[in-house]
Amino acid sequence: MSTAHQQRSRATRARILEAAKTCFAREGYDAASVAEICQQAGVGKGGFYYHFPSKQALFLELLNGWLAELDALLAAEQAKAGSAPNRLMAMAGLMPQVAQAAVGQLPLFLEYLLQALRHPSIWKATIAPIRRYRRLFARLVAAGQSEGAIRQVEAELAARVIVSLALGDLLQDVLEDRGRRGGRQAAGSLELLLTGLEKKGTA
Amino acid sequence: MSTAHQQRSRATRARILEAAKTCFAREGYDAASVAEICQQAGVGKGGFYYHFPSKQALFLELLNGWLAELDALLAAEQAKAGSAPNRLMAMAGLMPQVAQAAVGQLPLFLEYLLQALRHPSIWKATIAPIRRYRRLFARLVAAGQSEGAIRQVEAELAARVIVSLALGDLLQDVLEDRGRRGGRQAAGSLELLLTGLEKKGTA
DNA sequence: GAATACAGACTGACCGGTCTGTTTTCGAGA
DNA sequence: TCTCGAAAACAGACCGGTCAGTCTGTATTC
Repeated sequence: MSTAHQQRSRATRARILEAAKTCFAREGYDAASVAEICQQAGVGKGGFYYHFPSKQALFLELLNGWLAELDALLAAEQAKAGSAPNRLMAMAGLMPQVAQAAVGQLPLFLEYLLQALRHPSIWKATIAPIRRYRRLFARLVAAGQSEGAIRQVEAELAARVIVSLALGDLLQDVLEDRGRRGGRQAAGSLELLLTGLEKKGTA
Repeated sequence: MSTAHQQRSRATRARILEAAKTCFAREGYDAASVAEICQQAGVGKGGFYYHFPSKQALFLELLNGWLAELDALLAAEQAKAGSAPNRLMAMAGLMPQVAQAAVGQLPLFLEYLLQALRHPSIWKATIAPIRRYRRLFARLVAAGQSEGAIRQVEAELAARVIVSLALGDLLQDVLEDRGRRGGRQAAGSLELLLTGLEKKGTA
C-alpha cells in the first residue's frame, strides 16, 4: 500500500513526463524549456527538479519508456504462431503503429535519433534495440527460408532492408504532414517487399 | 573581372559556410552558436552579419546548396541511357553517396529533416525535392513496366518504397557509426528490392 | 517536529543580433 | 603617379532576453 505522499508524487511525476512529451514533440529538445514543461504540467521548478536531476535525465526516461513499450509489443507479437512471412508482416507492420501510439507525436522520434547522435548514453539506448530488432528479423527470414517460403538471400541484408523500410516510411509520413498524423502507410510497402522476397513462381 | 573587394568577400563567405557546416553537423542547429561558427571561420560577428541576415538564413542556404548538388547529380544520371531497372539502381544508389559527399557529415541531414518539421520555409525546401524524386522514380518504374521488366505493382507505391529504403539505409548508417563515415551499404539493399520487383521467372 | 513534496524568486552563463569603430580597397581628380 | 574621400568589408564590445539549474521558504503528511 502506498502513502498519500507517494501517490501525489507519482501523479506529478507522470504529469511532468506527459507534458515533456508534448513539448519535446512540438518544439524539439533544445527549444522546449524546462519552464514551459513545468507550466504545462502545472508544476513549479522546484517540483521538476525534485523528480528529475536534469532535463537530459527526463528525456532519457521518456526514451526508455518508449523503447520498453516497443519491446513489449514486439515480444507479444513474437509469441504468436504462423508462417514466417506472415509473422514478419505482422511484426514489421507494428513499427510505425507503435511509434504513433507510444510517442503520440512522431517528431519526438526524430528528436530521439538526433540526440542519440550526440549523447553517448542516449545513443546506446537507441542503437541497442535497433540491432536487436534487426537480429530478430534476420532470424525470421532465416526461418522462412528453411520453410522454403523465402528466397535464398542474405538474411542479415534482408533484415536491414526491412528496418530501412520501416524507418523510411516513418520519415516520409512525418515529413508529408509535418508530424500531425503519421503512421498510415507502411503496410503496403512491406507487402510489396515481402512479395519480392517470396520464392519465385509462388504467386 | 572581380574586384579585390569581391574576391575577399566571397572567400570569407565561403569560409563561414564551411565552418557552419561542420558546426551544425557536430552540435546541431540550436547548440551551434554563431560565435562558435565565427571563431571556426576566423571571422568576427560583424563579418558574419555582413554576409548573412540571420543564423536561419545561413542554414537555409546550406540546405539549398546541398539540394542543388543532389539535383545536379540526379539530373546527370537521368540523362544516361539503359534499361529502366538499371537506371533505377544507378539513380537510387546515388542517394547516400550524394548525402555523404555533399554534406560531409551526415548528422547534418538529420538536422535538415528536424528543422524542416518546425520551420515552414525549410519544410518547403525539403519536401519539394523528395516529392520530385518520388515522381521521378515512379516514372522509371512505370517505364520498366511497359518494358516488361518490372511486375505490375502500383508505381507510386514502389517509388515510395525506394525512397524509404534510401532514407532508412541512410539512417541506419548514421546511427551505426554515429555519423563518422556513412553511405557504405545501400547498394545491396536496393539490389534486393529490385530483384523482388522483377518479373517472376526472369532470373 | 521531521520528512516529503513542492513553489517561485534568483543566478550566472550564454546567445542571437546590433552598433560603433577600424581597416582595406577603389576610383577620381590634381 | 600620388592623394584622398568614400564605399566595402569587416572587428569586437555590447545589449536584451532566455535558459538550466539553485536556493530558500512553505504547505502537507506522517
